[in-house]
Amino acid sequence: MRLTQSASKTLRTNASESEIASHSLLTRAGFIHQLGAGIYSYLPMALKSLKNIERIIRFEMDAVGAQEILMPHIQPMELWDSTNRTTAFGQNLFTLKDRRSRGLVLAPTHEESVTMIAKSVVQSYKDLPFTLYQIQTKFRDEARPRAGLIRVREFAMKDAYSFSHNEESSNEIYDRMAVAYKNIYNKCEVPILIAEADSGAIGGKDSHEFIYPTEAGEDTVITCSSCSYTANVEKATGIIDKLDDQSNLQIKEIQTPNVTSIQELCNLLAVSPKYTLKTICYKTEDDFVMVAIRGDLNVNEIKLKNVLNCKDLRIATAEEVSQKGLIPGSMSPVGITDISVIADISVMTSKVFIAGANKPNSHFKNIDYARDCPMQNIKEISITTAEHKCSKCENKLESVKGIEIGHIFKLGTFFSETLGALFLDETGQQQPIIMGCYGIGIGRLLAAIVESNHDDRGIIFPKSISPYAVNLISLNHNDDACKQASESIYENLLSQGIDCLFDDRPDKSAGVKFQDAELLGIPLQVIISPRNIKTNQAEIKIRKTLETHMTPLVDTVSEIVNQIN
RNA sequence: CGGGGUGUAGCGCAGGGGUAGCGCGCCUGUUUUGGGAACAGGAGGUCGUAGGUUCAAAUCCUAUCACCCCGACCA
Repeated sequence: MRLTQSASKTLRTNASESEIASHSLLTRAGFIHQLGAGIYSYLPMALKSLKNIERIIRFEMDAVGAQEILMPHIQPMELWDSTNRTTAFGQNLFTLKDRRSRGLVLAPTHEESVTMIAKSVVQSYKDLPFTLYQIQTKFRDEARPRAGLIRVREFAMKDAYSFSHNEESSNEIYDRMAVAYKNIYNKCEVPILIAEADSGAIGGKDSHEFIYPTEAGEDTVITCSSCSYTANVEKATGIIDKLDDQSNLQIKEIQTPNVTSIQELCNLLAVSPKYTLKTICYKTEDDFVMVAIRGDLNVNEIKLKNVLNCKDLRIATAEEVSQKGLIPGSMSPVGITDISVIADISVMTSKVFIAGANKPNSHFKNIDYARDCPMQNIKEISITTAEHKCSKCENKLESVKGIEIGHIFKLGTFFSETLGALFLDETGQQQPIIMGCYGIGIGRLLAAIVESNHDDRGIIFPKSISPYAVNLISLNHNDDACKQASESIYENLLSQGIDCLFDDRPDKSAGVKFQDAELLGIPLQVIISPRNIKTNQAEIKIRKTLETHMTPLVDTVSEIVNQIN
């Protein structure tokens, strides 16, 4: 492609709206164009890179025996009602109506439609297993799109779905997919953490997220400094050390006027929050629960939801708390017998906690949870932090931020049961198909690639992703010799089947051309200049290292061909 | 949905009741040509939108829309 014929244009300055590297570089380099919040056009360069990503993904999917299909964007709302996911997705679901007022959904994902395919194709265990995948646009009306391609409302995703007749088969496919995913990220030169993830409301057992670690990320991962344990903070577990003072002291009531928070309590008594118990009340769809946790920790509501096995969970209002005869600000499980109480394991780390006395303006000292609290329902429900230690090897945990660029999931039989995708097993029994699903956000992956492969001059594309194999630069296209030599190399490269971006702009100075080439990040540059023409030489530059070397003009094409292959 | 911010030329920004500005980019010409060239000339705007106040509104008031950031949310 000649730059003189290209629609691409680079920007000299950052767009004011870009906060993270991938957003500003992709914008400046002319890869993407924003139409609305979380809605982007992919310009020619971006599309070429995206196609490269897709090529890598298709290769790995095909290698594990998955077959490509394509399912519709637009789907009947009835289908989504039947799995109750109209409600589950809530406002994130884009909906529309057809001319007869029938409800339609812009699909945010494709479990329902792919299950309907399986239903129509599978009768017997002999028809299983198989895996289908597609690369298709998804629509999600995100509450807050952000950070360029990181969180958008319309995005391409590779989603694969496996169908098995037993657990072994399902697990085997899951493991093979995990390997395929690792291969994909390796080829894209994006480092990843593989984190255990919460399986969420829709059944299923194992789930793993592929997280690209970066400060710009919106997910938090807890990872062990010494063993391989890595998990999303939503799911991560940890153990917590006992505090030093384990003496057995008598309960004492102390006056704490106007104290209603842990912070105020600690200020008044000059103690660390570690030595306090925090008590929070929650409402579920049909229950009222008191939750106790050490004052320096916070409740992980996902863990709590799993423990309570409930759908809705929210913090109770002060009014609801008072109705139960409790005093907001001075609550504790001490002496409570008529309300469900769940405590985090951290309440066992001391025997001298300070906790609410269930009376206004007063607290207890020296609370030993095991001794003083009648309801001994103790679970691990805190948000795991770097304060915790690894539950596997007891070493230090670290907290890392990152972007989720892939997610694999053992779905189980929720969709097959709900939609009636059944088969007859070896004994003639009807069984629901066991499903798995496996997703990668394509645009988000491109953003992650740029995040992990750039310097202050611009993008540094991995060979496998670069929109072009080589960037040929005619430093002065008004110089006849330079023009002639570069044109001849360009034609030559094309005839060798090499995809080349040719900076043949006659009106740009050398500096502009160098800067643009570095911004675009094509891994290999060939620079033809009047200066080097005199000695019949071309210059080859590696974008990543900015190293250059000379090569005779006549050998340039063959050297490029060598370097690329 | 709560909090904060921004809308003025393609991009980045200034201006703050009385002729619409700057830098970069863009067009023409001349000179230049290895790290974002110089000179000369030029094009480009209903100041987000709608109402209102005023002799006069980009500027003041009201409403509204859009976008960005933080949070909430996010199988």
